Amino acid sequence: MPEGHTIHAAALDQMRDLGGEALQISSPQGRAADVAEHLDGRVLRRIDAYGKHLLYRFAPAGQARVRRADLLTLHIHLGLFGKFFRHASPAAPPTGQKRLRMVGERFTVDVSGVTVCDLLPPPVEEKLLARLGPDPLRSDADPQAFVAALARRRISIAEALMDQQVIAGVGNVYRAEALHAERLEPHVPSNELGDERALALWNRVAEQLRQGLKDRTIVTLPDAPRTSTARRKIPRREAKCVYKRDRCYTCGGPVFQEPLAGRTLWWCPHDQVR
DNA sequence: TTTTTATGGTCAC
DNA sequence: TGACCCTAAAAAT
Repeated sequence: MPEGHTIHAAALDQMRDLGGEALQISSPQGRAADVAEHLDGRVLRRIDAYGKHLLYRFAPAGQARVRRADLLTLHIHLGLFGKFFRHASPAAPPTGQKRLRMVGERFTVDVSGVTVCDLLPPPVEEKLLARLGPDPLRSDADPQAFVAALARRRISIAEALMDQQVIAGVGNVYRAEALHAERLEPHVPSNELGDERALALWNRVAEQLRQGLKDRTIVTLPDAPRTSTARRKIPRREAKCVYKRDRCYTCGGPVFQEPLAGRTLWWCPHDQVR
């Protein structure tokens, strides 16, 4: 169940658990057998996260100096159903449909339900990155690119937030929660928002994503406890202001829901006015 | 035990 | 706009 924070968390966690080691890689389910065969025994050098995409860089085993051309990149996109499972090594044989298993000395990571699990040749990677907007969780992200993208389009801000070419990493929860936190009416045309409010929206999304990365879950209540440990104890359903709620956490009024950009949008008509 | 649900995205029409 | 892909776990029976 991944938005950008989950993806960046996975990159950090898996780098800590598997990074620097030669990994035993297989496809228990068989659907990524070819990928596994190419990567088996290689050394995981780094994991890059861009929006909801993960790029794993693998070097040949036993090679001190690695040329760029010798690296292979594994591209994983969790989609809606994708999940990671972390076990201590040695792990029990996988159950269910596990697309990939990566075995390190200390930890084993299983991958299931993913939309993408492929080797990514450099030219294809270029194309992929070219159609991703700035990712607020990356230090090289350019907020002005987001502001400019909003000004260039004439779609609702709610649609714009879901467009990975406008901003990478936002999903259906953060869309609803960021708009609510900024008191923005979701149907406002993106090019009518103005630079100042656009930048404020960027900063809000960035702050919420960073907090989500820290907490490893989404908690957007304005009065939530400060420590991540305490925040993690809040039941998921109760940790948001409008997403999937009947009543708005802030004002108690009814939350509206409607399909927008193929997903259900939740918003509070009392708090979010034009 | 079964049905439903999900924080995503692509492709064809 | 709708069909479809992918899988586990929560919710309903």
